[in-house]
Amino acid sequence: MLSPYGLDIIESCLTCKMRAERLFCDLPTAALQSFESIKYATAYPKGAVLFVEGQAPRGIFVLCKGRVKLSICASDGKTLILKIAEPGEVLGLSAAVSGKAYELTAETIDPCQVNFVKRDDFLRFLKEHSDACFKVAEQLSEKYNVACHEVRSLGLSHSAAEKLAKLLIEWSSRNGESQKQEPRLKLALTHEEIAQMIGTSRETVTRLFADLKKRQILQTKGSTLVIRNKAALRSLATTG
Amino acid sequence: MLSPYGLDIIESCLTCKMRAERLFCDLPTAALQSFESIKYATAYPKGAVLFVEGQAPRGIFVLCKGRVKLSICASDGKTLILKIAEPGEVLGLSAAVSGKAYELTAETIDPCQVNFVKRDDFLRFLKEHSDACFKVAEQLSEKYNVACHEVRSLGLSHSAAEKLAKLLIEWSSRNGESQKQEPRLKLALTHEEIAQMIGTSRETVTRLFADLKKRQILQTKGSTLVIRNKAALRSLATTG
DNA sequence: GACAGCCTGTGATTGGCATCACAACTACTT
DNA sequence: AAGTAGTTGTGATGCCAATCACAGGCTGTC
Repeated sequence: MLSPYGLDIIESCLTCKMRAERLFCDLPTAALQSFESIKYATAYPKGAVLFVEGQAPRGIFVLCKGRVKLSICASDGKTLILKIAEPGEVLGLSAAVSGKAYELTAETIDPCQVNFVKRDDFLRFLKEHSDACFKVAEQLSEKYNVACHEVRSLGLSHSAAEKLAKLLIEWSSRNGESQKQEPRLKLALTHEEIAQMIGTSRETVTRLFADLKKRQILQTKGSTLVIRNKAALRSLATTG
Repeated sequence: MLSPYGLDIIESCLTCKMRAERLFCDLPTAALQSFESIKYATAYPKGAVLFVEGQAPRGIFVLCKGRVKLSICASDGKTLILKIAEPGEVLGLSAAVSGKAYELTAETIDPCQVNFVKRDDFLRFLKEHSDACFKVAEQLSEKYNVACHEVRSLGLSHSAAEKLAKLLIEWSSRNGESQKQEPRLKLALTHEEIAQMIGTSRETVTRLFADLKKRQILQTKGSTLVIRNKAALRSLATTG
């Protein structure tokens, strides 16, 4: 089955092949069947907004395919990206559980497939399936952890250089991480977006990259980035 | 019963009078009894450290009396206070659920009474009592919410003045909030600690206070703080 | 009352980075 | 091939706030 955006739709969680490797999805069959009956499988194009910070929680979104940008933004338009969510993550979870407004905005940056569940249905589901409830607690812990890291990065790292170095190291350890000498990673974000991830300005990011290249720490080949001197990068990440 | 630190110890959760008004504690009798059998009621003096960021999770701490400072700190000693926890809050929760290290440090700033539960016991307890598990999810959502606010404050508010104004408004709406014209609040923290809450330096906080006084927005009477012009403060909190 | 140890107030100096302002470089459209 | 929109590179300028340094308060203790 093909969605309007050219994605293969995963028809059912029961037959989903990725299930085992995903935090939330690996539930007992009974729970999965119950989940199946309340979920709405949906497809979104790139750039769709799942929910906006401040809105009352409508429900949760289980991300099956594609990436979603999670951000908060100020009244003057300045934006901060908290993280890029990957498949398996449940979005809007804490708002659905607590009943408070969504605390951030979720926008797709790829074509995405998503399972939506209405809040009431979801809460009922949780009451009936304690395994799922525990999974939810685990997911929330994970989210909390990420938020704490962000707080640390924003509050305790002084220089923008330090934050950028930290980000690059995190990316390189996540992506690939082949043991060869020179880790490389695809730069899937613009300087503007990177700036929003570390809470600085676009120009500063550009200048920092220029500086890192001049110092032979980094090198670019088109949109792939090669880390030539990981040790130096690492020391930037801790010293500032 | 008197603890070594002059606190009345609450003997049992079953007879605890504050139970109803506390997020986690208001559980069905069966769950409470089970909880009762695995908890250790403990008293701490002011300044005790419950856990340190980076430690492997030993268990959870339900705060019954007193306040606890939750902070993260950098290698150079710079510290950021995330929040001051009040009775009813469960500390170390997300680490216990996820199994990852504590992401912050918890230190008492009053004499405190705490119910400690070992991680294994707690996880078993959660599996058996789905009501409790749901409460845990609620608590985690709350924590996540607070962390998100902190991220917003650190990442999007630029001037230190804005952050301080936000903090003061939050305090005044929490404490008292009597409808009389001039809300007042006890300054229970030093300038240094306030600085650590908004991610700035001690001197800056002092200067900001001096400025707010000069502009007739604030006034101090000993250690109580009177907000003379809440509108002005509010506009500082949004404009910067 | 004198001393020590905290907290608070305030000046002087400095640097990092936001901001403004363009120029150059891609990439897609028609 | 030219035109438009989004991205990147770089200089000039100015300001906020960190940092250093030191001078008072305030509290408790001996």
